[in-house]
Amino acid sequence: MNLDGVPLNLDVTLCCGQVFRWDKKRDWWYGVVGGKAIKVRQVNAELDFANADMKFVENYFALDDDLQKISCAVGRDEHIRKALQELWGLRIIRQDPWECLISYICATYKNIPAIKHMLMHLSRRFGEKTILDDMELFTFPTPEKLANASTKDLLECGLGYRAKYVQETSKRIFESDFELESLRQVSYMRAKKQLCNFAGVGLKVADCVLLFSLGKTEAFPVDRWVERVILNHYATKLPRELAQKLARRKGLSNADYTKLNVFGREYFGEYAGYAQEYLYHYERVKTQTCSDA
DNA sequence: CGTGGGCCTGTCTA
DNA sequence: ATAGACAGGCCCA
Repeated sequence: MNLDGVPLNLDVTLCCGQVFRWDKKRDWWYGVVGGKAIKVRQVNAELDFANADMKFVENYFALDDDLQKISCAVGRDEHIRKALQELWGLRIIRQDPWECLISYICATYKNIPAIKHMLMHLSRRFGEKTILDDMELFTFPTPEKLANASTKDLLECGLGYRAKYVQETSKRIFESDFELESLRQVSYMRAKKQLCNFAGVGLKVADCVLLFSLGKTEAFPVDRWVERVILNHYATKLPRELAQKLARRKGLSNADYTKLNVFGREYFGEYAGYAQEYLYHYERVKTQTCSDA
């Protein structure tokens, strides 16, 4: 299909660290979405795909989000405008909440290549194999599969201390038949509190799940990188005491997390999540190369 | 309510 | 090459 003026940068979108189970082979991106393997490729204004219909692709890549409007809304200063310009076409895609939740529980205290490996191992062992072209792809394990997985199995997937969180959260979701999708109808704050009740889910993980899979574009996850961005470019907009304290310390307490989170949401507004993702990725590409194949 | 330390293990860096 | 630091944090004392 022709994008017809709708801005999209597929490569940046799929390798900026918001989603972990896409692989590029011969200029096609292969992934599993909605239980089936699909492939996507962008050639300038042309977006090609196979094994999926147009409506599905448009929704998954959030092509109905008006990037121009969002850019105007969050473009409050030189730095963010530079990031927007540099990474123009990056979109926040609409992931499956279940996969997103487990992914970010696993993502704590890991770098992106390691996260991809864990999720690949999990899918290989507990998902179902599907074939597309010459690619073997695996669906993401269901809550039932992970709820019944043994600790030993999960450890062999490299989860380490995250194994018990995945186990507990999967059990709760499976046994109570919890519908993560229902959190879409709930306010950002209430949904965040609900998510934080799951094992292995704190403020940061909850914000990621809300932003990347539950349509809360105002969510503003604060990780080490975003903390760095704020310190390097927005410190003057914070209370001086807070900025000094953050410069001294290594990690974020919940209270300080919330302060930075509120700053982001108030400063950038209802699309703070987009600002976060541009700033996050921009900070990374400035200091290293894209950590993707 | 705020703070500090521990944590599995794969990557990255020197 | 090999050790040591660090990683898209969370939990518990």
